[in-house]
Amino acid sequence: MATLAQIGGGDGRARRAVTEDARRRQLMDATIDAIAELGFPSATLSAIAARAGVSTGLVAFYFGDKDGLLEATLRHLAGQLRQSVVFHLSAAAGPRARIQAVIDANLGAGQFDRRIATVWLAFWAQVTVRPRFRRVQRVYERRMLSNLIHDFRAFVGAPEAARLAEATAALIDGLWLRSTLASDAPDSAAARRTVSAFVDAQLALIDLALLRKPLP
Amino acid sequence: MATLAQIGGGDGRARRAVTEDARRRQLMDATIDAIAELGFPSATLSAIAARAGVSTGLVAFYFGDKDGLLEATLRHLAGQLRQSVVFHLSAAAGPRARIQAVIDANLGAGQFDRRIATVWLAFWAQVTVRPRFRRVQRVYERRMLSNLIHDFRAFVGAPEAARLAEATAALIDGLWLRSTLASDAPDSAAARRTVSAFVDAQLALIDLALLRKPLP
DNA sequence: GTCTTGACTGAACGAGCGTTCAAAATATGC
DNA sequence: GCATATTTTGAACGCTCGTTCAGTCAAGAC
Repeated sequence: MATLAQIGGGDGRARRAVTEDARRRQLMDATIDAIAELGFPSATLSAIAARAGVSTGLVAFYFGDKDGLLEATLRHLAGQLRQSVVFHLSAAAGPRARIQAVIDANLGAGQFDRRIATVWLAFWAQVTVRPRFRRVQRVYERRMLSNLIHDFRAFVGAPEAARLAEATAALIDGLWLRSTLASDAPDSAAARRTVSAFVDAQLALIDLALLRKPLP
Repeated sequence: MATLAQIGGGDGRARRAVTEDARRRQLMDATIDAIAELGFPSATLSAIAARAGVSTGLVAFYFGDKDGLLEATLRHLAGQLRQSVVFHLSAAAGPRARIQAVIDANLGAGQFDRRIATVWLAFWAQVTVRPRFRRVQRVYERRMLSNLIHDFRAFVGAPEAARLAEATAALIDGLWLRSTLASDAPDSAAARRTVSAFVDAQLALIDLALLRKPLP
């Protein structure tokens, strides 16, 4: 099984390749829709298949089983976030700008989309119980942290950088969580401003402490 | 098995009352165990009943149906948290101490217990999709915020107090979320220290700004 | 055209879900 | 110790789940 059909060089085919990726995307999109609308427990294969306009059997063809589809969907979401981080980082000059890039990527419009955010949360809730999901989560958690630690090191020593990075990461995740759960439309830009102000305030205090130390 | 009836007072009835509460608690505890161990979707009535050592039919007798049991369990958890907040606040003198009380209650050992934390997260994930849960969540969200806003008002003006309160609340929730999802044992005391340091830093900056304003 | 091959369907299947309720067990009143 | 009231059981029910797979369909190959 698995297929993945010839990106055919040489002779004939290449018949699909494009179509296969498209189908997989289509099924993962339908999964996201179903989870967002119905919640994780009610996102059944028939609900997903109906949203994708295909039969339930097709899931087995492309993903093996339901679990395979779920994991692929989670990895798809994680991949999109990762790309966003990379993109923002590539345009950042200097450590403060790199910190901002992490903030902007993780609190960007993409992550505040109701559909997407709901699904992330549904997956998070499964992490404790599903080793397959846990692995993805661990990568997410560590990447944000190590990015932040690295850039805070430009301003302070290692232990303080770690503490600042943890607080910043927590602030990002907390704002995201509260926005996602809130009833009123979440404000991506306001969230970014909040974290940005927090970082600036901390850096200002550090400057101050450095200037002060020689004095009384 | 079970029973342990009548602490019966004077005349007839009151035969249970105690026992009834005990049974309800027992079933809600079993629900928490089942969700923590198996995850929300797999926490079936038979899994719950088995953990409580009773038959599945009993749930209907005490809670009407599964949904009733779930909502009661969520409200039970919310009630415990509320009690903890009230307790910490009752011993707090002054606004800074009251802010600390909110921090300590929401990041206390009780909220870091793996069993409890996992279940909170499972419920949060259902909030988007279940109006019954949403109501409980809204109360939680607003109470923490209004407590914090009220106490920050002792230090700054209303708009700044709102901003500080939102950041503090997000930091609390974010630290809780990341600790709950992290693989290594979460550290309740360290989380409280982080938020406490954040609040102190913000208040220090405010003092500084007030002192500075007259100058250049 | 016919043949071949891969994509896709949809019904059948067994398992397990939540709910229901008649019957059983237990506790209380007299 | 019998009659009554309350609590608890557990099997039956209808339903829906995810998986499976024989079969249909359409698109190149020849």
